[in-house]
This record gives sequence, structure tokens and C-alpha cells, in this order.
Amino acid sequence: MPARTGRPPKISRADIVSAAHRIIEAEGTEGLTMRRLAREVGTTPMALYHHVHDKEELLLLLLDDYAAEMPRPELPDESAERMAAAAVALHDALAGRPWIVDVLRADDLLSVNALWYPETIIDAAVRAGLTLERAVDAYRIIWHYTAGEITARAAARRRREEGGPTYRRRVFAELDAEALPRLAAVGDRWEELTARDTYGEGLRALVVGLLANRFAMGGPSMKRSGSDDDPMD
Amino acid sequence: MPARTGRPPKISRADIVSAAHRIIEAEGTEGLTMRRLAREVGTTPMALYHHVHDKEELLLLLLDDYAAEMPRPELPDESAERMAAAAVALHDALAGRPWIVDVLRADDLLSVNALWYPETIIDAAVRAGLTLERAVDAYRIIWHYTAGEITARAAARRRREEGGPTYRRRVFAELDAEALPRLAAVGDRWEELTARDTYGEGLRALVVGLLANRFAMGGPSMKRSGSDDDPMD
DNA sequence: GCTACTTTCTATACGCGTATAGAAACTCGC
DNA sequence: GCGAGTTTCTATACGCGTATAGAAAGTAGC
Repeated sequence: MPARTGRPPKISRADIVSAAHRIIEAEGTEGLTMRRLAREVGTTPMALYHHVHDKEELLLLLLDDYAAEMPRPELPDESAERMAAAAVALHDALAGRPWIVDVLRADDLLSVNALWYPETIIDAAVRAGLTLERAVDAYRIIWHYTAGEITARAAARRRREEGGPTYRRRVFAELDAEALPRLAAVGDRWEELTARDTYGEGLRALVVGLLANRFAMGGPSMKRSGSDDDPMD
Repeated sequence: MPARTGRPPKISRADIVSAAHRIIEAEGTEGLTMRRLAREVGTTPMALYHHVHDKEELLLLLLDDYAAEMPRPELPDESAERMAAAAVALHDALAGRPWIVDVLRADDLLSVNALWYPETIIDAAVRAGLTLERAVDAYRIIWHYTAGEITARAAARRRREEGGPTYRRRVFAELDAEALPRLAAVGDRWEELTARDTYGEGLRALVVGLLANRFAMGGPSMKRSGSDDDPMD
């Protein structure tokens, strides 16, 4: 029954997504606007909104398309290494696409086609001896770190491209060496030190710590200092 | 020589920042637009741009103001606990303010008045035995995790407020239980499990891992300690 | 063929951040 | 007192994402 009711569509979701791909490829993230996209597809901007809820959903579709082709590398057998390797693969796949950043806030599950990554990480964590619940926690923690690193990376790149290194200079120039001796000791080298890629190092530390499991949830040690009230609700 | 040349200003940066504070207090983040702010200050939108480079700088000023009053809690003496306590204080101070998210991508130093946090964390890391360079790396890694967690938290809150829980439902409904057994096992409980606050847990894992320092930079891999699943000794 | 109904697409408009051009209001050198 | 220079403020406009209203183009029942 291919006979559907209503005005027949001139464009499809797939048309939109592939046009978006083309634009991003040719003109980068900034070139992808709903108006520009409409022109590319050959329709009006608002027509897009009948196929896509908003721009964020469009980016999610783009991610999903892209995720289908992301590398699923051979993984080591040992659990900790396996977790780290899967996370690195996820990180590397995402870090290369600047527009990803706009979608990172969307969800911790990313897209359907990217579910292989959480699955693999959670599975490795369970194999390493965590309960399923704690494995999920571990995945989310790794994800927060990963998303944060990618965001910072993108911001640093943007800063580099825009050229204005003034702010950090000013900070270190005005810095009170008595109150902040460590930062003063770093001084001009901040720029250089923070340019290094520390994702892998942090990830390994995280995996080690998560599996070491020194501080079980609700455990007594390393209690939070300061007031007890949680400012989020 | 208080007699400066040029047309005398009607408004100051301080006026702008305090008006912005007022608006955010009264109407939340969404209420803070450059046009609304201009109305509050009693001027035109473009006049603001002579005192503030762009909206992001305004938010940074707001953060700096706010940072001056952030809690600097009494810290434990032991280094690892000290690092964690400072990071938790930073996290809690930032997590309460939704608009912070827009500024998180700005810089890893945040604002001048917030430098106490990196200083404290780096200092504790050095005391724990890291070199200054590695202590800076540790701080940045902690910062990436913290920023990522806060962003995800804000996104989750937004999702909660907007009410649409459809996406995750759909994901788990369509989920291929053979290809993704762990996620399938979690199933409906994903929502519940990911609502938990795991910042502290992750942070402690990170600190443990960073100080355990098993995998020095440039080291060969995570192999090293045999093929044991218990990475702590 | 007409009417009702459904789906898709178009036109218009709003508020956003901010670029650009130039007017306004002051000091200074003469 | 008057032009030159400097700083600040105003007017206008652009492109953005997208809300809203309604026109267009089909099918289904009569």
C-alpha cells in the first residue's frame, strides 16, 4: 500500500542528512545553517522542520550516520586495557569532527550506531569484576571525562585559530606569586604544558582508579568537605 | 590626571555586570540577552560592546565576580584527599549555576578569582610526589572530567525539564539484545542508573589513578603489571 | 466532482548576537 | 573660540534558529 494520504513529500530525512554532510565537508561546521541547508536541498528553511525536530536532532542524525563507520578496533583481552582501548577509539573518532562538540551535551548514549562503545566498555568493566551497576557508573564517568576533554580540545583549537592569546598572558602577568606560588612557578610554560595531549594518560588513570575500587560508594574515607548541601536540587 | 579625553561614559563595566547579575537572579539564564541587558542598564545594545568584547566575556566577568565568593573550604592534610576536596569544592561551586556551562569551554583557568582551585590542586599533587609538569597534567585531567560532568548534568536537567524522555526509550526498545547484551541487561534501568550523582566517585578514582602513576608518560602500555585484573598491586 | 481530511511545504515574523557607519560629547593645542 | 583628535554611544542591518499561520497537493467517501 504505497498510496499514502496527504501531500506527497518533495524531500526526505535522508536528503537532508546527506546534504548536510556535503555542506560540512565543503565548508566546515560554520557553513551548516538551516537556511544554507534548505538552499542545498532546494526547499525553504521551514520545510526542513517537518523532517527534523530541530538543528540538534539534525546533528544527532549526522553523528549517527558517521558512527556507523567509526572504527571498531580489535581489542586486547585484558579487561582494563580493553576498557581503555574502547574509550580511546571513541575519543579519537569523535575528536576529529569539530561539530561533534555541539552534540556532546545531547546524551550519554550518543546515537544508536554508537552504542557499540558503551556496550564494550561496560562489558569490559563487568569482566574486570564490577557489578553491572558500577560498570554503568564507570562508563558514564569515562564518558564525562571524554566529553570534557573533547570540548576543551575544541575550545583550545578555536582559541588558537582566533589568535588571541591575550587572556592567559594577562592572568599570569598579574599573578600574585605569594598567594599562588605553584601557578607562578609554571608561569609562561602554562601555554606549552597545556598544549600537550593528556587524554590517554587521564583515561588510564581513570581506569586504574575505577578498577582499584579503593573508595566504594558510600565508603567512609575521603569524605567530601565543606557543606553537605548539594546545589543541584 | 582624572581628566580623560573623549566623550565621558554613561555606563561602566561594573554597571553592566551588576545588571547582568540582577537579571540572572530574577529571570534565570534565558533572560540574559544583550538586548534585555541594555534595557536594564538604560542604554542601547551596541553600547555594551564598548565595555565588553562579546557575550562570552560578559559571562566570564560574571563568573569572576561569583568566583570571588566561592567557598575555599578547610582542606585535609593528606595530599590525595586534599586534591579531591579542592576539586569537589570547585565542582559544587560551579554545578549550582546553570549559566556556567556556557563559559566552561572558555578556558581551563576559568577566571582570575578562581585560580585558587588550580593552585590548590596542583600544589597537592606536587606534595603527593608528582613533578610540577605532571601535576599540571593532573589538574587539567581533573578539570576536563569536572567540566564534562557539569555539562552532562546541565544537559540532563534540561532534558528533564523539557520532559521528552522519548529518545532513550526508543533506543532501548529497538536495542539488539544479541549484539548489545550488557545494554539490554540494563534495559529500563538506564534512566534510573544514570540519574545518580557519580562525580565524587569518579573523582576519587581519578585521583587514585593519577597518583598511583603506574603508567608514566611515554610508557609502553598498560601491560607492565603482568596480565592481572587487579591493577592495584 | 465535491467536500472533508491529512500531510507537506511556503511566507512571514520574532528575538537573538553582533558588524558597520557615523553622530555626540568631551579635551587639547592654538 | 575653534578645529582636531579621542572616546563613547546610537541607528541600522545581517544572518541565525525557529514559532506561527495558512496555502498546496494529495487520498477517501459520497
